[in-house]
Amino acid sequence: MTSLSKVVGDSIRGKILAGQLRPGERLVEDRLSAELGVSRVPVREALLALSMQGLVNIEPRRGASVAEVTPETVAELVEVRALLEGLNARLAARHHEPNIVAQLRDTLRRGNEAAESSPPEALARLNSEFHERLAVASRNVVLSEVMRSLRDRTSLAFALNSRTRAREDWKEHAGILAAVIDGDEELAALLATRHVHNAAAAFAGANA
Amino acid sequence: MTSLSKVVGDSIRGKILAGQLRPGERLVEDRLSAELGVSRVPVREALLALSMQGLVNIEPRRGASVAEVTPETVAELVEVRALLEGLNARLAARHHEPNIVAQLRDTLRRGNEAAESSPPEALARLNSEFHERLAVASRNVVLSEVMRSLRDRTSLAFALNSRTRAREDWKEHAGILAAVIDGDEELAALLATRHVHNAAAAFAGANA
DNA sequence: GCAAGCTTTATTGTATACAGAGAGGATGAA
DNA sequence: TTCATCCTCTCTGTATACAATAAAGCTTGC
Repeated sequence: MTSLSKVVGDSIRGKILAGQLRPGERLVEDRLSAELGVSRVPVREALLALSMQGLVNIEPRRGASVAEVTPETVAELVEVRALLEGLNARLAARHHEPNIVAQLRDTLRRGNEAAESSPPEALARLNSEFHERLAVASRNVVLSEVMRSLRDRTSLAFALNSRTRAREDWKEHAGILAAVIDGDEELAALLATRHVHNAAAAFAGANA
Repeated sequence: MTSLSKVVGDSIRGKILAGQLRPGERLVEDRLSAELGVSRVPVREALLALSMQGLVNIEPRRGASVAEVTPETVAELVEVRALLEGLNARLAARHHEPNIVAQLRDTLRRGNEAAESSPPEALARLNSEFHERLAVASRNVVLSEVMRSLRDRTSLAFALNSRTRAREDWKEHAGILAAVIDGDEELAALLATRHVHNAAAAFAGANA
């Protein structure tokens, strides 16, 4: 992907994930290119890339809109993500490289602090950072890429969490990391899988 | 994705998967657009989409080339695919819808015949059809899409199989389908996972 | 007052045009 | 010959222009 297209894509993705662009909202190429000060070409390429990731829907001759994630799709995403996060944690536990573990510890510490006081956006960013670093720890690039895409799509559906859920999140993160450090593959996998299900259940409960 | 871009993309994907375009081969936009009788725009969009699927690499200012799948990437792909095919077969066994099962039986029958006499391309097509229909049987669209992408990438690495392996393939397909029909989730998952590993091992063995 | 058909307008899909970066080759010196 | 430098030329990245479609609004007939 080229420079401008990448910048534009990141910008749009950011706005979508931040809730600044709502699901269902139309993404008109002219408007976006005017806002960003580029021509329509990079915008089109960015939208196409986002549609391949499932963040944007493109209907022929009707254009792009922010993807609407139905409850069925959420269930599907969660099922696949839970399995893959399990594998990922298992692999991370298998390797448990010291410097990656150190980075995870750092993220964990900041996450725990942020869970008490920081605004939801900062929490979301730290959450993303933890999962991203855990993905690196598995040393499986294919897995990491698939998971990142699925993570973006779920966070599109889940919006921002409550503070009580944030505390739970980081408790569970701590458990996963402890298992990874111990090299306990089974436990790491179990906790990571359960973590995904728990987050989904908490969201479903909060919106019941 | 738009009409022409889709056509162009399917055309290029077909040539890549058929081995007509070799890994590492450069994909020059001008040349492709001239060959296909379209402008560079649909070609660019098609290449971008293919790069998002991992079939094509795009380097900034250097353009696109058919992805080269390293042995490490193959191992990563196989690990993820094996797990997901397992989940998929498990879900298929859970539902075992009669008309999808009937379709799978049909594909299986034709696959068994083809394994004896048909050319490799026809075998590859039937193999793809079996896995595609099995994916439908899981009723998880997210899972199906991820798996299709991974399947394309592995077949890019594995090229075409020998006839003896083809017979094995279809024996294993039969086993998976039988477990699906029985509603035996555990067995279906086990066999599907093993099927992916077996195919990979057979290829690695043949190229040792 | 309402519906059907036409017209206009907004927006996508495709083509063409142009600028700039990188690769490869030619030229010259050691 | 071999290496460095410059030039050229190919190709990408971005912009602009044009064509075509679908939606919205308006007009007209009943």
